[in-house]
Formats: sequence, structure tokens, C-alpha cells
Amino acid sequence: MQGAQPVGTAMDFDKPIATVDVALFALVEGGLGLLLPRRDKPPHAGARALPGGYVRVEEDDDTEATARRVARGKLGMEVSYLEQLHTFSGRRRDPRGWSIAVAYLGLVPAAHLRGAVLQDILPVDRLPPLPFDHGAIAAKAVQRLRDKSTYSSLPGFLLPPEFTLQELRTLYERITGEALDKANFRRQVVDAQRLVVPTGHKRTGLAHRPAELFRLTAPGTLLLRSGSGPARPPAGDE
Amino acid sequence: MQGAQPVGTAMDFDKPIATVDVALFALVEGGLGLLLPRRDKPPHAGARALPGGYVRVEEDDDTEATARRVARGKLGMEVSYLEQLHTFSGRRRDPRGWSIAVAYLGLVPAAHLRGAVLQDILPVDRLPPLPFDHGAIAAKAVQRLRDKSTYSSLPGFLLPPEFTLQELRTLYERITGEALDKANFRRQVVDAQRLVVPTGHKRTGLAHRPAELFRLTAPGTLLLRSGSGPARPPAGDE
DNA sequence: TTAATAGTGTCTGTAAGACAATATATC
DNA sequence: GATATATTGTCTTACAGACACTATTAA
Repeated sequence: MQGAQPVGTAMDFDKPIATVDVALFALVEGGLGLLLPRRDKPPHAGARALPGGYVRVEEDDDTEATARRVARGKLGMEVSYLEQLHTFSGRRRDPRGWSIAVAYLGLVPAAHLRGAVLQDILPVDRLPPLPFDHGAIAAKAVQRLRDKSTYSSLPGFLLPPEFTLQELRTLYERITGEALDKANFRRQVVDAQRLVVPTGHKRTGLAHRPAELFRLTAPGTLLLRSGSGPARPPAGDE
Repeated sequence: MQGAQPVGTAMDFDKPIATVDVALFALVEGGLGLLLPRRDKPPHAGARALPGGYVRVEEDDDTEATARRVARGKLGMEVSYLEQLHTFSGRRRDPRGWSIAVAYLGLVPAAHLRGAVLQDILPVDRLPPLPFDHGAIAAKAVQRLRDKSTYSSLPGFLLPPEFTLQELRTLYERITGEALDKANFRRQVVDAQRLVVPTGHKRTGLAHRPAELFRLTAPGTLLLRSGSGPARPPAGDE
């Protein structure tokens, strides 16, 4: 692939390719979806893959900036949440040569997305084979999201700013695949961990008692159990 | 810094520098220590810093291979445990230019180390200021180790192959800073989670009842609570 | 009034932690 | 036996989960 390895400078010689890939999640049909647009450039032009791009050293301050730039380019908006996932590297993962891909996990509320973007969001339980090692990256991203959903307010970033507890609980259930008791969920999320707070508004117009609307406690903040409890802290990353 | 940016090829132009840094932990005087040898090359020659090096694309299969090579070079032996920690990047962290550093966390039993190496292991609670962003990397590594110590057998990799429960418990206490009940610790680690298993040997020669010797359940394997319990799984990374 | 979901109260089993009691080496 | 730590036993309490009950809207 590298073909002729021309003179170059001693410093630049041998450097791996540096890219960033982003696993962007949003809700589609109530379920968890992953943004997989078709690539417009080789390699693998035309195939669905995670959005990604080269690190631009003149333009980006760090790889997180690269990730935000890539995400903004595909979504037309800023992500609500972004964290570093893992770095994938090696000789074989990219046909262009030895490469380092810093992977990020991002969340956006689907309500704010343009229709064209929604077409490129595929349900995570039926992902097609992906080029490069994007299958492994996607799997790790889904895993991370599922794990953190059991003890954090992460899924809240997939919803609009205000939501009912039923909406939030159903979302947790869809992500983790486990049924949750209505009463216990409320006590955990509202009382014990204070992941969300009431906004004072209510969702009316439905043929039953209106539900209180909530928002994430500190907007833009991921809250982990801060209470008195045994506290199983971040543990992994971020 | 970059001085003359000569012709080069279009492909190589603009690539960030790619390095790997390793936070290697071992026990010193019973406490947690971090390997910080003095740098033999600029920048910051002579200063204590995390062992690190360039990714060598001809030699290393991936960045984990780079990390193992770097660790082996400084320790004279293989690490007992290694995991990817986080990737640090940006224009300013390294005076040589825009750089990506994939950081790893490694553990070794101090008993197997040469004396010269032991001189370079500093207690983590009294670390000097470190060059680059190694202070932040070290802090994150210590944090990760502390977090995982609350629910995994990670600290066991800092001990020789066979150890008593008192040795293991004292180690957990030193790492996390919390006192642990002798009886409850045994039940958790031996019965409930099965992080360790008895070897059949005993530590004799002391003026009291001899203690059973244990080893990590699957040698070389990090075990997270696999029991029946609520299972707070990896969550973060690895 | 009925239907449907919102929100509260209460019970129970499990497991973590505190602490007491017993066991087995050396001196 | 005295001493020191190993190992086991028991009690208490906190909390997660199951489930029953009350509240409030629109039709």
C-alpha cells in the first residue's frame, strides 16, 4: 500500500496514520440507533461505516476537537455528550497502513436531527458487517453505553431536554434489555441518586393523570451515584 | 520547534507524533509505587517521567505491543497485567509538536525486580512534578487502579504468585485507603466472588496459627464479580 | 364513571458490615 | 500456657426488588 517510501524527513518517517472515529447514538423508533453514513471516499467508498477523519494538526486542538468536528459535520449540530472510548491501532486495521484510531462515543437527541441524517441511523441490534475494525468499535461503544446505563444518567442525553419518567425508564429498559419496576426506578433516579429533577411542567392532553416533566440534574453533566451509599464510582473511564 | 517543514510526501505531511506512555506500578515498602526513571534523551533529559517511546511501525503490531516493549525495556521482565488507560493528545503537551500518547497501566510484582529498578519506583502519594502531561496521566492511572480495586482482583498482580489473605487485604487497604474487616474480606474474596483460590500451602514459621496461601483464580486473568449478585460490570474500560 | 397511567406505601429477601467466638501455630 | 493471628459464626441494618394501593386526568 505504502508503495514508494520516499525520502521525507527523518522525523516524519515511520509515523502511523492518526484518525478519529465516532460512534454516535440516537433513538430511532424508540430503540437505540447508531449513525452509519455511507463513505464518500476510498477505502470502502459507498460502504456504511462510523464517521471518522484524519486528525488535522493545524485545525484541531486535540483528538476530542477532531471528534467534535467530525460529529458536527455529519449531524449538523453539536453532540450533547461525548467521551473517549478506546484507541484502536495496528498494521492491519486500515489498508492505508499502520494506523491509530482514537474512538469516541457520542449521544444526541434524535428530535433535533434533520430527516436526511435519520436515514443513516441503524438499530444497534441489527448492524451490518462494517469495514475496517468498525464492528469491534461499535460493539465496544454499545457495551460501554449499556454498562453506564446501569448506574448513570447517560441515556438522558438521548432524550429532549424535558421528559417524563416513563420515557426515561422505557429508554433504560430498551438499552439494557431488562424490565424495571416503575416505583423503584423513580426512587432510585429521583430520590436516591438525584439524576433528574422536576421542571415544574407536566405532560397533559393524554387520557390519564399527567406526568411530571424532568430534566437531567446538571445539564450537560453525567452524574454518578454521589449519595451516601457504597458508591461504585466511575471505575472505568471518565 | 518543527523548524523547517520540508517537502515530504503529501501523505506524511501533517501527521501527529505517535507515542506510548506506561504507568507501571509495583509495591515499595508495602505501599503503592510508580516507576519513574530519569529520561536519558531530550526533551526533559534527566527528569523523572513515565517510561515511553515512539510507536515503531516496522516493529510493533499495535500500541499494546509498543507498551509491552517499553515496559520490558525498563523492567527487564514482562508485566503481569497491562490495560489501556486513556489517550492524551494535543498541540501543547509535547514540545516536539502535536502529539498523541496512548497511555497504558501496568502491574508487576516487586519481588521479581532488579535492585536498580527499585530505586526508580516512587511512592504514589508523594510524586514530584512531572514533565509533559505525565502528572495527569499518573493521576488517572492511580485513580483507575483505586477504582478497580474495589471490585476486582487487580491488586493481586502486585503480589508474588502465592500470598496470604492478610497480605492481600492489607494491600487493598493501602491502595484504597479504607480499612477492611478481616472476616468479611475473606468471604467476599474467597467465597462470594472467588477472586482467589487456596493453593494448599501454608505460611509457617511465625508465632501464631499459619495462614493458608492463595493465588489469583485464573492466573493472568482479571476477574470481575461473576457471581449471582447485582453485578456492577466493567463499566468503564476493559 | 371508566380507563389508563402517575405516583406512594409497604413487605420481604439478600447481602454488607460489625463484632464475638473459636482454632492453631510458636515461644 | 501465653500470645498472636487465622478462621468461623452470628447479629444488625440498609437496600433492592416485588407488589399492592391511591391519585388524577380525559373521554
